[in-house]
Amino acid sequence: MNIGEIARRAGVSRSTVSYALSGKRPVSEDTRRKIQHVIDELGYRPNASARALANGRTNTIGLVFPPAGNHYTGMQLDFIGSVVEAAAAQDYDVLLSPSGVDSDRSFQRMLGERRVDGAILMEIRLEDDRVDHLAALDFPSVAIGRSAHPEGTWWVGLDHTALAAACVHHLADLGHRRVAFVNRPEQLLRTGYESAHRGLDGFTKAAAERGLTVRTYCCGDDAASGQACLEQILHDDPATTALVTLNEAALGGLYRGLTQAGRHVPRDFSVTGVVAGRWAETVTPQLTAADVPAEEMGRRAVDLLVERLDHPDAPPRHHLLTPPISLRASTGPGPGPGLPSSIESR
Amino acid sequence: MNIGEIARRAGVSRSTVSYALSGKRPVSEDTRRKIQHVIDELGYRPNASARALANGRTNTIGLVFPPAGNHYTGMQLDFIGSVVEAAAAQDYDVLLSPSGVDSDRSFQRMLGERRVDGAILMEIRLEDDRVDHLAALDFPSVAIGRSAHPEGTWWVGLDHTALAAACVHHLADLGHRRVAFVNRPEQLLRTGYESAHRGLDGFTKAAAERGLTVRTYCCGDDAASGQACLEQILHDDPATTALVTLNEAALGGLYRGLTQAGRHVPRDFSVTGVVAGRWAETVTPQLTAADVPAEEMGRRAVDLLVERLDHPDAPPRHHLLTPPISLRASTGPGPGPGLPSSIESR
DNA sequence: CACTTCACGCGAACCGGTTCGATGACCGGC
DNA sequence: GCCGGTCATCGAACCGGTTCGCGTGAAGTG
Repeated sequence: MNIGEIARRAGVSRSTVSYALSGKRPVSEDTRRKIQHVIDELGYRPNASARALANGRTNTIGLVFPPAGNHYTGMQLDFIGSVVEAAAAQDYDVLLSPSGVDSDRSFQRMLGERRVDGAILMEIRLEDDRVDHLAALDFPSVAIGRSAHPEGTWWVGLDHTALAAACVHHLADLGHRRVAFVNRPEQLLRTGYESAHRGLDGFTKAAAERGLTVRTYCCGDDAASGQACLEQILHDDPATTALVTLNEAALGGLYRGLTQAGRHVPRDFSVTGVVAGRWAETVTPQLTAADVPAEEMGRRAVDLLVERLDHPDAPPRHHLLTPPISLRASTGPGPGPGLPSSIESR
Repeated sequence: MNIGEIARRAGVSRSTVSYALSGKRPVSEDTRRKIQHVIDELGYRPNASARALANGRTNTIGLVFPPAGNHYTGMQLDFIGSVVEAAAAQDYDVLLSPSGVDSDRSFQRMLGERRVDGAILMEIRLEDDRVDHLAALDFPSVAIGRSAHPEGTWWVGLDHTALAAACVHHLADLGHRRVAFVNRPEQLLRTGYESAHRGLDGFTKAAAERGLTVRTYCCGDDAASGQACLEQILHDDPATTALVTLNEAALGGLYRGLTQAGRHVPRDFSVTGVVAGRWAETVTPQLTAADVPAEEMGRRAVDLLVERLDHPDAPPRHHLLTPPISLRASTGPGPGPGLPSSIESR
């Protein structure tokens, strides 16, 4: 059931069948019908490997994301889902590679063995050897996230700095003066994860600007860690009245910790941060937060990649998104109106 | 940078390079070193398409899961993650196909074009044309889930009937008499999703056995639907004191609904069901539930598939799992001790 | 020293497509 | 009636590996 078989049964040559299928050269209506008939009858589909070998394109894109280690977050799920769907819409398949660094076996397989035409990278670090490696190879790729030096590369990212700052301003406007920041796990911060770094940065700067008293924490990606983290926060400074988090997996645990400490959200304590919308709506009270538009980001990444594949010489493009804060129910007035930072900060 | 280039530089023939790499025929230590040296120097990796074409194996497995539609559940995420990792451990890549039925373009691409050596199917329906199709083709595949007639096929599944029944017995033992069942969305039930059907079945039978008064509901896969569903439950029968759910995405909404109705969990109302452990621990109070061992299931599915690929004539195997109920904090005593069903049920 | 044995390496064919140059049939124009 | 030009089709080469059968030189044997 290969192209030769089809050609034989249709009484034509292999090349004619190929042209009939691809339309790259004219084929008479008559023979086209004959060929199509045989194909339908036998349910023939051209072999992907042979085709890829011949024309150098696999019609597959690679999706590179770090190994679960322990957990994936809901946001990662949303990215994966949206990338797969957007790719399918453009007739691309998606090959998954659980690689954190460019020396991973899986990463090498995907690229070195030319299994994919291009790649989408997730969980970008500020200094990311995968990004550098691909750039050096001039291998078509798009990052979901933005490294320290994104110039000249393709990416779609979130303005974590601005987002975290927006959360701070929101809380400061409500009169909160002592605010905690709950980051992703320390190991991620240490290895330079973009969102963890830029988020922390934006938080710190904005807090300084508003003269807030802050403490920052790293927290494991699970409910138990979130609960423990919250206990630590209240232990370190019982006067804390609000927190900003990037860690959606810990959110349930943070809430539980607050409940157990007898703090009512939002009456006694405000919670906000940057998380995927559907997770923000799962908790009670629903989280006032900057909703990560994971679906849009995945789709845009695929679109950029396909554009880059179709136009190898196109200049680099990117999208930097800054979704607004969705007001829900987890933030409320703080102890008092904000004071000029010059007074409060000394 | 192909095998011919390596051969030229090492001063040997292409076949010798191939044998040196595969070890399928002896190569002298001397030439092997020469070849390896050239390969290391050039960073050569054999082209996957060419290799697949020549020996008929892609070293890729397909993971078939239904399109997101609106949402993926956390459980699906866990499956995907564990499958990818288990596959990577066995040096297989994973190709994602968002296909619900065998006529999907993506499904056809994967199989018809021979992009994968075998497939893992998720979200099985009782009558599943994908399963039937693959069985008819004798295409190596493993289902995560069990269709109505699983004899002679390979699968790893959860005993949803027993699990739902266990939840009922747990509640009945606590003295609950009026219990609601919150299923996955109606559309899934209608199209014959295994878990929705078998779960409903197990619930209904066990409830009848224990003489409970029950109502069953379908509920969308999101928090808002969960909240609405709970309101409906209390509206239909305010005396309801417990519920069993298969719908982890709705869980947060169910809890919220209870809170807003002034019912305290577990004092006034008990909640249990079948969900992934990490989600059960996210909500407050933590959910007493049968934890879906998604990680184990994904791993086992890959192991089965690889076994089947390595031994094409091996007899069908399967794993039916029945994880125990993890006692957490969401269930408590009902209105009174259970009465003999003969009395209660009339 | 001639004869087998063996280890090693080579060349050619093959996997199933795509693509290029060539060929032949048919057409209209002069 | 011959010529130039289309149009449809064919054959062969190629993509980059794998694999089979065979040849060759060195080592072992009587």
